[in-house]
Amino acid sequence: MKTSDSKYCKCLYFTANSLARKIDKLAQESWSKVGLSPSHAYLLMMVLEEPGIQPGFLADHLQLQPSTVTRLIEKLEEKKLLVRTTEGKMTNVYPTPKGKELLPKLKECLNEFYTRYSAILGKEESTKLVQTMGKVADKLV
Amino acid sequence: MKTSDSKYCKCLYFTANSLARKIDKLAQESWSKVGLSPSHAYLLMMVLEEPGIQPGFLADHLQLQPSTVTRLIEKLEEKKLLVRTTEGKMTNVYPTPKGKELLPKLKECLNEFYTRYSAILGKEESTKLVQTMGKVADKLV
DNA sequence: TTTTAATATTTGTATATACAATTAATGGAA
DNA sequence: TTCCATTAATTGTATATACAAATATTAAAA
Repeated sequence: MKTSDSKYCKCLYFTANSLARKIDKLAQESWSKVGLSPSHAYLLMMVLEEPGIQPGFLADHLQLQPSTVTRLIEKLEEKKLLVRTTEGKMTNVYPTPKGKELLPKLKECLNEFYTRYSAILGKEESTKLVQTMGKVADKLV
Repeated sequence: MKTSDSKYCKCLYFTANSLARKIDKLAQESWSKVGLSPSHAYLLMMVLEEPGIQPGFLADHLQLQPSTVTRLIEKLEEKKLLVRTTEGKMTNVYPTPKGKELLPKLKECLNEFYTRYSAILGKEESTKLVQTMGKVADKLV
């Protein structure tokens, strides 16, 4: 059934969640090649871009709770894709060699994801949508 | 941090999820009075509107997996807000008296939610947003 | 009529996420 | 210098959600 045929198609809660789940599914498919969920993949990409980055910074930029970030890191550590070092109250997160090797594939996934959704939605349309949603999210802090 | 200040503010996955989580939070607050999560509340409202409704229908309209709907119903059954009767392979879901009593409060919550988000986003703006997101979700089936 | 395919729902299991409490460390005030 | 408040991160626990498999029933085909 289409989202707009639902009883609750006019409700913001409903529509936003429905959309997010569909996008999530598309993203999951795009990143399945590297065996990571989109969130794990984005976190790993941030660490690859800024080795030594701190969990709090990751939480800010991924807009996730610190505890969630800890859990994501744990999993990526289990997979030997990154490591944590703790000095004082600070923690630094670094990619492992195995994690670094993954970078090209991660970029491919990101590209595929972008290609897929812009093929469906149109490039301009999707850029616009992202902007709109971003603005709205900002207001809702 | 604002969503649009994030490293990933231009990514559809990121923005859609960030937005959905913020809306979800607002919705949770709005429905906390009745002690239900938004999903549970919407399901209950559908049952109140169409007593005897079937899980498959609920899944379609809430755009959730059948298994998820089963779990939501289970919880509402525990809370004595609705009951299931099974005939053959079909299941019918009915509100209990306690569930029916809740209707006015549920409507209040829905109203509060609407009032709150349209106060922040503007009535027209939010209506437009819902439409846009609905259309996009339709394309992403 | 018997067998097979399709359908509706539920279970088992896994996951991402959050909140609240906890731990540990730092920096400022007494 | 010692104590307290703030900060960074983690842990315990709970939740909504999904997927895949199982169950049970109905409809269709042989």
